[in-house]
Amino acid sequence: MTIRPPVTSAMLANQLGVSRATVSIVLNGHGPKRKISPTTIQRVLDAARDQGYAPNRTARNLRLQRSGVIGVVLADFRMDWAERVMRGMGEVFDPGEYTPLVATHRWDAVRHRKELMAALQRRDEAVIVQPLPGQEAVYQQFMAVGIPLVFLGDRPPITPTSTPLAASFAGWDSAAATRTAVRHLIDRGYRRIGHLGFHHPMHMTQERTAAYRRVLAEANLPVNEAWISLPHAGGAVEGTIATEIARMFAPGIEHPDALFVLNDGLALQLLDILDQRDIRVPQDVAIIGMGDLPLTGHSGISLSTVREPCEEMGRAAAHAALSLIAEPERAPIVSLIPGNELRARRTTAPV
Amino acid sequence: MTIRPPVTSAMLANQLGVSRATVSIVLNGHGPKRKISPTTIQRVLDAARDQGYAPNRTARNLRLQRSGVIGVVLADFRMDWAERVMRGMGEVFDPGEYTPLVATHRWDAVRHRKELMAALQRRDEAVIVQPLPGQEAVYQQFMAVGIPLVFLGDRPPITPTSTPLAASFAGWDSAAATRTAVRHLIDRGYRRIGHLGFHHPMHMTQERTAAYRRVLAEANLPVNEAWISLPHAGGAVEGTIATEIARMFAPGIEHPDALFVLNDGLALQLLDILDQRDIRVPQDVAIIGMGDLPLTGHSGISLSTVREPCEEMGRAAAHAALSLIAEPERAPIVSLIPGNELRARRTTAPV
DNA sequence: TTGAAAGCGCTAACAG
DNA sequence: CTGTTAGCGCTTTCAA
Repeated sequence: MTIRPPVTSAMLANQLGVSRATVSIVLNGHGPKRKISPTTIQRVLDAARDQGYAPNRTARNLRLQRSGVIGVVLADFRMDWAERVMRGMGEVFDPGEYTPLVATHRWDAVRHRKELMAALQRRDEAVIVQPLPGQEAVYQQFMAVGIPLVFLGDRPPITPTSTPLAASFAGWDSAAATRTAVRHLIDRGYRRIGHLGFHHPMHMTQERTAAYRRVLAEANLPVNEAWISLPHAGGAVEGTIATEIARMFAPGIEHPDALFVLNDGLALQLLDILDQRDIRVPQDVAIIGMGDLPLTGHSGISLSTVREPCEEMGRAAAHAALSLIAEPERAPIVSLIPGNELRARRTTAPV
Repeated sequence: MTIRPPVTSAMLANQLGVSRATVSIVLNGHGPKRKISPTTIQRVLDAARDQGYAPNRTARNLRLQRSGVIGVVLADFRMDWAERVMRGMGEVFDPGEYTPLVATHRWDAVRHRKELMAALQRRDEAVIVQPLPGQEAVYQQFMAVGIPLVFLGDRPPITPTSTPLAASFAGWDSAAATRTAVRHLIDRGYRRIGHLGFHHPMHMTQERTAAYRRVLAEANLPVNEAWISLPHAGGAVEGTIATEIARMFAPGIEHPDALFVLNDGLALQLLDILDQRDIRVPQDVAIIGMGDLPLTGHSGISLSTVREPCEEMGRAAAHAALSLIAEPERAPIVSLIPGNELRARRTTAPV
């Protein structure tokens, strides 16, 4: 199995006794337009097929000064989030001339930087990224050279000190969805509503926590700070949550009768921990998550949640990227996608 | 936000009044070796940094006649399988000079072909692919041009009619794992052991079903064909399984007291269907899956299964690709990775 | 209707 | 110690 050096268009041209230009024209389908004789066209096409000619994208891209690539840097492939988002993106990219190139940063700043730098060197024509906190410098670099950058899912917070990033965004309007979730708990008769989330300095994440507080305030329900837990992500998350739950449900103190959980992944971990401690759901505490991960609807789990419009987010991000490539002068495109489909399941059964 | 044409090494050279060669040498770290004066080196590096120079990979690859890319074509990003496999691959690729480029075929022949053709045009130096039945022609094309091809997870069946594909393989020795799973059922006291799988003409998939039959035969247990169901994948899987279950558990006939299920994904669907029909697990029928997907261990599900060594598979596939790139003349590398870690959970509690 | 030639950005051999 | 030069495979004028 020796590596056979790939056939080049020059080889085809030599064999056929035509020029490389002719071959190129024909293989790009410009034959008829450029009035190449039908016999020549046929001979070129036949030769290409017989020899298994595959055009060299690298050379082509260099010549055309375009890569035809859109970088997609996701956090990871966990919990079917990427699956759903990419299905949406695929719908937009598949028929077109741009190819998404997927990579993951795994919540690691170094990997994140590395993947974005790779996109820069590949001359990706746009980049869609699930952002990481504290990486504003890298994002600024993209802004500086004018490569369209689309934040997916979340976006860096708008702080007074930092220059706002004029980047585009495609994500779930999860503040609105939070209202749906928390109101559902209230409608079901829960009154002591706590919140489990993460300390994650990103705009949408913080919006969820803020929206939780607003809804409680509007309903004249107490916001008990002891019922709110926002541990740092990363590290031994499982252990951290267990500690927080132990604190909240310590004997002798009043514990929440419901918890609004930042996302389904966290909610699933929480359910396991509650199970271990024999805290019954929903009798002792009701749980609602966010996202509607595929398995949340499973009979053994039946987690109440609100559906995240992932496919739609993927489509929106893809469209934003294409629009910005077509019109580089455009203002950033911000798609706050609504999604309030409540999935009321067993974990929020009425008291 | 105008697209600023990226800085080239020629621009840097002009500004500094040195030649493009000097710039190239310095930026590739060959400065000291080639005895470029430290001042020149520093000036070049400073200029590159200040101007935000990012080397053009396209041009570099064209010149070096290597892409540095290994194509990875997976089926999809569902159920964390890709997450685990890619984590393993990352361990091998991250420190090296090759970059994995991930794409999905979504079990679609057209997309599958398209992604492999893209790899061919990109001049990927090796391709790792989760194979699809009936695509032998495409694989042969890779063999023909001598591009290392590594099948991941499963491999095309070795049929007498087809020329065997001399491709490499990295996958789970799931025939051995099947023994573990089925023996576990027997050990737990189950005797009427059925099997739910898929009709999927791939080698390892069929090996699992074959191993199931062998274990039963060795244990002198009956193999009741009515308890074996191998519906066609794709289409309305959920409905198909429901129908099969209705048949197996029709009143008045003897039904299996345990089911060996091809994989966890299928087993999870099955659990839902059994729940709907009020067939109790494990009292009415025990269930064991294959794979140990992350959520199978969740308290609400607690599916017995055997762990699939996905990370190890990813590592093995990556190593195979690298070895074959280094030594193209090598014989195909076949890694049948053992993995018999049983996860005995609630769905196979003793009768 | 086809061919000749230039050039995309980069690297490496060779010359000085 | 640095510069000159050729060329990777392809597309696209421009000329014939």
